[in-house]
Amino acid sequence: MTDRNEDPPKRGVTMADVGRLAGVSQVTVSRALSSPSKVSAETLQRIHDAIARTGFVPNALAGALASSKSNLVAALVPSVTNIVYASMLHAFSEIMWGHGYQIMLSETGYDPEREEKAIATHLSRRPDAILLTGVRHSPGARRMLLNAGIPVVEIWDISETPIDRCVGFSHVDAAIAAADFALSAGYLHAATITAGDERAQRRRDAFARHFGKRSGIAVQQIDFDRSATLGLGREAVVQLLQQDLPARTVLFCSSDQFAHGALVEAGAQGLSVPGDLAVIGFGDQDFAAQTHPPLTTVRIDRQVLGKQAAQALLAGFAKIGPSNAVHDVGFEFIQRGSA
Amino acid sequence: MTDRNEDPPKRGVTMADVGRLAGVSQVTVSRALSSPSKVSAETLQRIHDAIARTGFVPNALAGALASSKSNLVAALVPSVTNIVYASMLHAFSEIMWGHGYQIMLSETGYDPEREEKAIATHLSRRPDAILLTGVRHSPGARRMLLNAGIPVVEIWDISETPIDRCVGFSHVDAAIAAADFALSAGYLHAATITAGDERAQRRRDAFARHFGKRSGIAVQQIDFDRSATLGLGREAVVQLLQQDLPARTVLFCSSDQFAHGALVEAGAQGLSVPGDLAVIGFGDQDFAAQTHPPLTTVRIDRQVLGKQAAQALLAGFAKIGPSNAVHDVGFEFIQRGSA
DNA sequence: ATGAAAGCGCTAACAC
DNA sequence: GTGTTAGCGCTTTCAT
Repeated sequence: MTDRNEDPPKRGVTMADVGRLAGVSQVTVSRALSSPSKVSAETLQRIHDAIARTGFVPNALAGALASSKSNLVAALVPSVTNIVYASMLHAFSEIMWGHGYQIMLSETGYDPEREEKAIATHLSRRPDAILLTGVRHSPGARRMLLNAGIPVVEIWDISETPIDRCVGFSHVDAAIAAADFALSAGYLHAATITAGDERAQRRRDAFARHFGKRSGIAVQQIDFDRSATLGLGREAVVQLLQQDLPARTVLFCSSDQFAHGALVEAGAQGLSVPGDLAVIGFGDQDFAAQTHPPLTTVRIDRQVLGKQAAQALLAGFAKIGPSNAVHDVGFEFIQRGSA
Repeated sequence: MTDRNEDPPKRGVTMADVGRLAGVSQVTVSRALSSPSKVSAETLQRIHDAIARTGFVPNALAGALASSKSNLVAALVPSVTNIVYASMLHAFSEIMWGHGYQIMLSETGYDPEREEKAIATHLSRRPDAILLTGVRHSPGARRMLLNAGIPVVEIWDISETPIDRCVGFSHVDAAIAAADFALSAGYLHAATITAGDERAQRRRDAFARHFGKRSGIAVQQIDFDRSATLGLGREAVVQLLQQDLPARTVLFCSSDQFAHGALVEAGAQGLSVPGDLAVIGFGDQDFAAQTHPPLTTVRIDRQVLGKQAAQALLAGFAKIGPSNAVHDVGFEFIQRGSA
């Protein structure tokens, strides 16, 4: 057994070390890095040499502590494995990175309690701003966010009472648009497949209410307490078939994943789509136009959403615009072949 | 134009403030939070009351600076919108979060230069460890990482010269396994579709070399400089058809995305799979078992990979095991219907 | 153009 | 069980 405690002290190179080597004081090194124009060309050169020789990496922790500016932005999303959030995040971080901000990420798994814990942990790192998914948060979370005094953007939904900024779309309107389409296309019966996600449930409720009210027929609901997967979509169709499937039924899925599964299972069972069963997805993912038949769905522009969320925070930094700005990015109903 | 400078000073509540309110010193507040057992139950109560009343959120920046422990882990992946990295990341962060670490994320877009910049920025935040995707890094990146003196894990590949720990699989072996299968299944011709990704190109080369050597027939290569998408997979098949497609051709795709597209386009063109064209994917994604025909592919267990990467870092913290540990998680060739 | 001093909010010794 | 004293490595402010 070798002695583990013989590691070099690993103090880390500081600005003072670099300054010593370059024959200047520590502050001059600081200036050379943050406002080089205030340092003579010659000193600048010596400092950069010293940095290269020592392999100095500035300590942003100390910098942030001293300046109350961390250049960090916290982002909380339900799940990174869900492409709709991942692609939004990608667009968001491209912009933020371009403005010198780094992203601290957490997954909340659609769980407000977990979100509250994540918010607390993130706020302790003093981010310059924070992005949240959804507009429903625990009272504790709301209070912390309000106290934090930094720009906050809530995305993927719209709110009448945003914490600060808000960029999203109306889930109720999106569901109503789908119901209106189904009604006008002449479907007589409807069913829903819904994931364990508050926004999906809100869409289901709006769809069922609207379709039910106008058709007079109750909408059959299949709910899962998990995230949407292709496999669960297949399973839902199996369940639907075990009961009896009236002619001219349309299936409103809370995600394209479910819809894809429904299509696959319909195919496997010899059902024709949309003849025997019509399917409406949600999200307009990559594959939606390539399924058989191509998927009728609701498109959300995640790129735009991510970019606008970044812009909202940037505006917050500049104290531009009201601190209760709600930006509705809308949605688009895409009719393809499945309904 | 209203005056923007009238904001409240927003100094933020400190431990000293909490202590004052609770009638104790600042250190006692610190102890109450980090080792409550060292504080009397009564004082603890008063401190927690004070925290609740002030809405105090500890400043982890200051804590990290003082203790040289940030509880932050940096993770650099090519892209978060690629499910294979996203799902690895999910497994990784579940474990790290469970051990009290937060994730700082960056996307490198398969670009070593961008990776080097991201590494520099991340290291300045003094993470306790760092995860990198791939084993090829710029010399500058390598040097910084070595100097940082923190556990590093390189994933998604294996290396003879890891920076520190390494968890992945052999891309060459995976490609050879695919080529061996193709050969023994009696395919006479082969083509490849490859994304703009160094590891994908290494697989292509290994496949082409191995298949070519044993069959004596050159492998036709279609390369893209972008990430794999379903659409590009379709496009590749169109290109293949414009030239002439010999009987008994197998298509080795660098990702399931390409393979899915190839399947869709083959269907659209009236080609039978695997009769007219056989297709092999890579990754075994969610949809791979559900395509028509189901996709023959190479499975990588991303959950295991992410978990093992986390374990490697945790072992690094504990100074357990050699600092040149390479962990091969392997792969599995899955024969389904497409080849 | 450069430096000296103070302090950001915490943890780490070391007292008592 | 609690307090005191020193920093951690920067940025800020004020001199020069």
